[in-house]
Amino acid sequence: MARHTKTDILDAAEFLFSQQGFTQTSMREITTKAEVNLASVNYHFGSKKNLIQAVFKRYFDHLMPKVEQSIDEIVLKEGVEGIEALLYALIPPMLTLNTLSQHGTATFVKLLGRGYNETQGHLRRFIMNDYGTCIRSLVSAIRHCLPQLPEEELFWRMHFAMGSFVFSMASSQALTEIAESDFHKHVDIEEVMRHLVPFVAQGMAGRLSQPIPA
Amino acid sequence: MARHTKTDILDAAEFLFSQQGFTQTSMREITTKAEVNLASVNYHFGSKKNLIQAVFKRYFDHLMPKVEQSIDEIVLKEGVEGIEALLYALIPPMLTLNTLSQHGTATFVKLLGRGYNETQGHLRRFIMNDYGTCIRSLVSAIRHCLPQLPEEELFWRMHFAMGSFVFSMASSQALTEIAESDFHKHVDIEEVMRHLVPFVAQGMAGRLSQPIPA
DNA sequence: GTCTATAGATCGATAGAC
DNA sequence: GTCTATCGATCTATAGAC
Repeated sequence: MARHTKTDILDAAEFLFSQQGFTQTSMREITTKAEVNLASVNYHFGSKKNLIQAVFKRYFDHLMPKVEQSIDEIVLKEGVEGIEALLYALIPPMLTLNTLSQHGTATFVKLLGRGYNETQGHLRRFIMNDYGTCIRSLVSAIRHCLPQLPEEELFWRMHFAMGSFVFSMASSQALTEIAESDFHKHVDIEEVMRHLVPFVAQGMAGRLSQPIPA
Repeated sequence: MARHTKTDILDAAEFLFSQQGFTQTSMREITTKAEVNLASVNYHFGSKKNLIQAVFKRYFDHLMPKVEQSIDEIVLKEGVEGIEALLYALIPPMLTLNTLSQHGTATFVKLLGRGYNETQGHLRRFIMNDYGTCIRSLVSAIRHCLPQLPEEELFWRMHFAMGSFVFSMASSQALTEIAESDFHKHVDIEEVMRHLVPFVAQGMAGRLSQPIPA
């Protein structure tokens, strides 16, 4: 049954990739977990590289329209509150990724972090080529909230924000384990995002950097 | 000449590891770049895993005492300004890593990002085991600046801050290239850190997260 | 300490039968 | 579309001569 084989491979691959990284996950490991034959990966996807792209594509194709819709619907306000509201509006689209897999949202963010580190800029180009419209909508929405922020500062702060997110997810297994044992409560991806939003909003809307003090 | 061989291997390894990651860098690549024999890595370091540790150790052994000294010397103040001053005080220690290699500071931060992603928690344990005292000093300094911040919130925000830093460096090649072509000015690691400090300080000192708005 | 040569394992990819 | 069998490349690590 080809239909199941293909998605079974995708499911197994995204899990293993998010846990171990792309290089450290072999085709044999993927096909064993998916309970399909080794050769079927190359039959359905052509190569390991194409499989990695297909894993990302499944998530982005689901996520990006919903992000675009959320940006269109929100009433943008200036300042920290505006940024914070915008970021909060991105949480529901992110959470719909949980319909793709059991922990789809967390898996996706981990994959993002892996991708930025391991694919040598391929991921960045892939995103900008195939989903550039949505990214640009998001950037201009942020710019609308922070009209006084110089373009260069906006550039850096967006990447700092991105880093906060993907890093905390990439090491989220360890982090949530520590958090749960230290604070004795369950931690899920939605809670991480709620912690993250005020941090990022304050950071992005903060006053400009001063010359370094002596 | 064993002395040169060993450091030549470390120099070549740290560069290639920071650029490509650990898994994607082979011993052959390292020994070729270092212009030493393939077998010399195992003679001097025992294994690839030990080589990776040795690369990190050289940086941490240099950095940690200077960080500890900076924390001891600074007069801690409460609030955003206190956090910002503390973070600025960490920049000079970080910049002394440039004496270890040509772009030592940037290399180190990239290695950190790689390590957190690729070593499956080994790096975290290595840091806490060998340099736990310094890390705990830093944490309590931050806590002193933000006494009103709940322990759990502090936990999350420190990891968000860490993520901003290592992520922006991990993709720093691409970022600085974009930044230089878009803003027509040279970008160095010190400038990235100066952009980062206000972002992180504001994010860490910001007010607590509110229940998600409807 | 440095070298050559190679063991031993694992990888991605594919040919070809069914 | 699925399977077995295998190729050819690559890797880390090591044995042993010098």
